[in-house]
Amino acid sequence: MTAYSEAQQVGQEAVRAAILDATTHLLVAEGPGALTVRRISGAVGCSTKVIYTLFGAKEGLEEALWLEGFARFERALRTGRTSADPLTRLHECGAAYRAYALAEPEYYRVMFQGALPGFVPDAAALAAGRRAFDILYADVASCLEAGQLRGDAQEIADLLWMAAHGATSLELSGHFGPVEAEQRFVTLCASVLTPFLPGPPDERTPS
Amino acid sequence: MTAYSEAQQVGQEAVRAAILDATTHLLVAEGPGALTVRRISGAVGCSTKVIYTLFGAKEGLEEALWLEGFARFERALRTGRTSADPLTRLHECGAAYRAYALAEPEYYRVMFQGALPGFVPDAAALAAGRRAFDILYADVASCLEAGQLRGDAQEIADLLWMAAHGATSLELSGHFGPVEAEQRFVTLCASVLTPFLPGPPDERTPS
DNA sequence: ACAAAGACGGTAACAGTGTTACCGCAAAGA
DNA sequence: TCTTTGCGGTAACACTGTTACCGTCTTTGT
Repeated sequence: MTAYSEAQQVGQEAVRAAILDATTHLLVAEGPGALTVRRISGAVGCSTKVIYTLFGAKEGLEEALWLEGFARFERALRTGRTSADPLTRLHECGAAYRAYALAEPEYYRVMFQGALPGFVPDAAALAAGRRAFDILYADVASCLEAGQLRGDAQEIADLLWMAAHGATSLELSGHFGPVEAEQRFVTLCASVLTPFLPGPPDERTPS
Repeated sequence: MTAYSEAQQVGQEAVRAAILDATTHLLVAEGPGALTVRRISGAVGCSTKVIYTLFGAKEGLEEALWLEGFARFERALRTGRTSADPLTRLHECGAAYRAYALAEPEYYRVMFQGALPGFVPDAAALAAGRRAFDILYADVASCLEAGQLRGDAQEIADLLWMAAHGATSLELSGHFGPVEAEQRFVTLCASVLTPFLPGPPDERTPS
């Protein structure tokens, strides 16, 4: 590995990042329809060939964009929770979920609504994406340890994800206005958690 | 209106139906990516021009397909509920929702996940589509009248839709296996309804 | 009854898409 | 120094949605 070759390699990684950045700008500015190889290569100032040497094909670029979305999503989730109390932390996590979807709706559509036509993530990408939900799972587990919830952490996390995704997805599709959507969102998340709250109510054992 | 012109008109409607049928077959057999004007016109045996005279443009055909999906969805919902008891009827409605999505996943993606690239339903189409949820709303209203639920019918129906869509959408995206998904689905729907059940529990007033 | 007019449909073209064969060129190895 | 290797730009391929052109057919005006 000569000095030149590794310099070239970091150069390639810089170009890769620039392409991903240009793709992001195009995505949020004009939507997935603007993501053509020619427009992206034009925006970054290179030929179309570069995209194929760096990403293999458009699908490779789409996968990179997909993973980039999950990275942003994970950052948003992680920084969106500030409280020390596990249960409020979990609620903050839900709020951060919706907040991210509203902040970067195009990315949300890419990740969860198949906005990139023809792109289906392979098993590895799917697993990498789902890793963002480790945060949610950990927050649920914290509530269980603290005794603020009772039940199976995986089940609770799954149900919260389903609820949050359903509410958010329909809101992004234009079926609900902002205030209505937010109210429904918190109601839904609360309803999901209620059966798992400990306390006086008779011993319901969900699932 | 001469005899010929109306004969021609019914003929055009027949061709329109044939095109929609061929489009449906292509959709369920090969997915939205196979829906090209040339393939559709080839499958029905006419020129591409016919599609443009009958549907205006590809968007018109996509809108027709979108509405066709909602018509099928509405039929599935209507025939999926058989019980006379309002609450079990409502649960059957939820089960029919998921059953339809699993039976015709491509249509579900077209309707709720924007599987047709670039197609966004206009206000009229959106309203026509949402009309399928009148069934859900009516079932909720029946439960309210029968005293089996308490609350706002619109809110309850919205929450059920969000929950069902979230669970179904993630299942179709491959994030959950069949048995897991079904169990989560019924748990989620039950959780949504629990706060609105009447009875001894202290007067929680959701929302 | 016969010509003028209008509508439908097939052919072939246009611009735009993802992708790649070809070629030039710069660097690495012998 | 000469060969080889690999990257990148150009131009082409097959495909997409869409439409101008033209022939054919029915309706209409006189």
